[in-house]
Amino acid sequence: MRVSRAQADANRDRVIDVASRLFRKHGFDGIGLADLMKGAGLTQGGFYKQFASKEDLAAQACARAVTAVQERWRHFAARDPERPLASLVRSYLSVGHRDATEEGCVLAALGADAARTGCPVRASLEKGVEAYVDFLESLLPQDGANRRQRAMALASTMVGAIVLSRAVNDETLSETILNAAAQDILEREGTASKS
Amino acid sequence: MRVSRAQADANRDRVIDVASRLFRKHGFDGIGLADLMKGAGLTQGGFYKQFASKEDLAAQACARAVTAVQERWRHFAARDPERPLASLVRSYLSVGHRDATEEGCVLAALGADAARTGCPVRASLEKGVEAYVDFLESLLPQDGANRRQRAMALASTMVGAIVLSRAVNDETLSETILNAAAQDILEREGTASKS
DNA sequence: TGTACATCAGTGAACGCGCGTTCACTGATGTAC
DNA sequence: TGTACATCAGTGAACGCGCGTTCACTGATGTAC
Repeated sequence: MRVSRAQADANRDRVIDVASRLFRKHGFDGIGLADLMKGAGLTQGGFYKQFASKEDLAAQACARAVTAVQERWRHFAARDPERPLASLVRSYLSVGHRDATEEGCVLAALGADAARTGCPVRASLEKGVEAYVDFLESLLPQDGANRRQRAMALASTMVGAIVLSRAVNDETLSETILNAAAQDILEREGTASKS
Repeated sequence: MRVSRAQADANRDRVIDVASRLFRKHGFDGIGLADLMKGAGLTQGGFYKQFASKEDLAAQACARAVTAVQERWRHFAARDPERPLASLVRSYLSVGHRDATEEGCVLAALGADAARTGCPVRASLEKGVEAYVDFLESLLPQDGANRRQRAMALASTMVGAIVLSRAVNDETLSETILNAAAQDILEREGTASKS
């Protein structure tokens, strides 16, 4: 049962979307092709008509997650146009983001996994790192030559805080980590508000 | 062929050591019981005489990695007794540590994996987070009530920088991230040296 | 201390299962005339 | 525009493989007398 070219493209697109969410949730090794295809309403057999391998899908899913997450950052930052960095930091370092691995930052969810995977996956995440650092840099007050250095440190802090907050059982500790990182950033950038 | 109680304990210990290294290198799902046991010079069949399940071993391996890595921090910090924090930061955020996932920080290597695993694993890592934050706090100059907040932000930055540096292909970018995080920390703590 | 026996750490093979991948087949789509 | 046929996205079943786990067996160790 052949399907129209447009339909096939749409199906492929849906598989990538589903994969970008399920890989973030379960890790590359934590979800199988059968479930990924089923999540897109298809059967396992057609997979290799659209992708060269599971790793090929992983790389495309990461690229997709990067662009999807970029929109999210802009949305986070746009909530408070007066202080976009503070807005982004508070949204990123929130319990909501911590618990929404599926739609959340792909660097925090799959960064460690990517270290153990092939080059194409890392190439996708590399673009994500650059995009995230670029975006953070654009939100930083123009106060010196080392804005980019500061943006990279900021990205590290935010990704690390989410990773740590997800790695512990204690809810209080988890939230303390998120708040500590957020306060530390905001106090330093001079945009902190009492909370 | 029964083995002496001391020998059995030593064997169990060796399995945990091997697992703490191989889990960090390959992730929980990336290495099987057969290889873990083989790495300790044993066969797969005896596994369940010593451990309740693979996850049980994972939790014990994480706990082991935490204590092993603690010693490493102290060693890093002790390299320059005058400025232990600077010493730790430079060693932690080094290419050597980035490339030695097997013996490196378990939080950076398995933090994201732990989010997808059972409670016992996270309980082990939780102790690691607390120990790391405690240690960082003890190295911070006594300059305020929010030393712990600062220590948590520091831990986040360091873990995040290692995760990001491992997630990209570009060697220059990878080192730039590590150096940016290190410089950012050291400049702020007022212990930076020209490099 | 020496002997008889129960214990149990470790072996090696097997279990069922789900994995990534392959393949013969289907039938609507796209193409050539 | 209408017809005939080649294409190929998707199906469903199968492939070999390695996984976590189980088990009958072994034989040196530990224990009881």
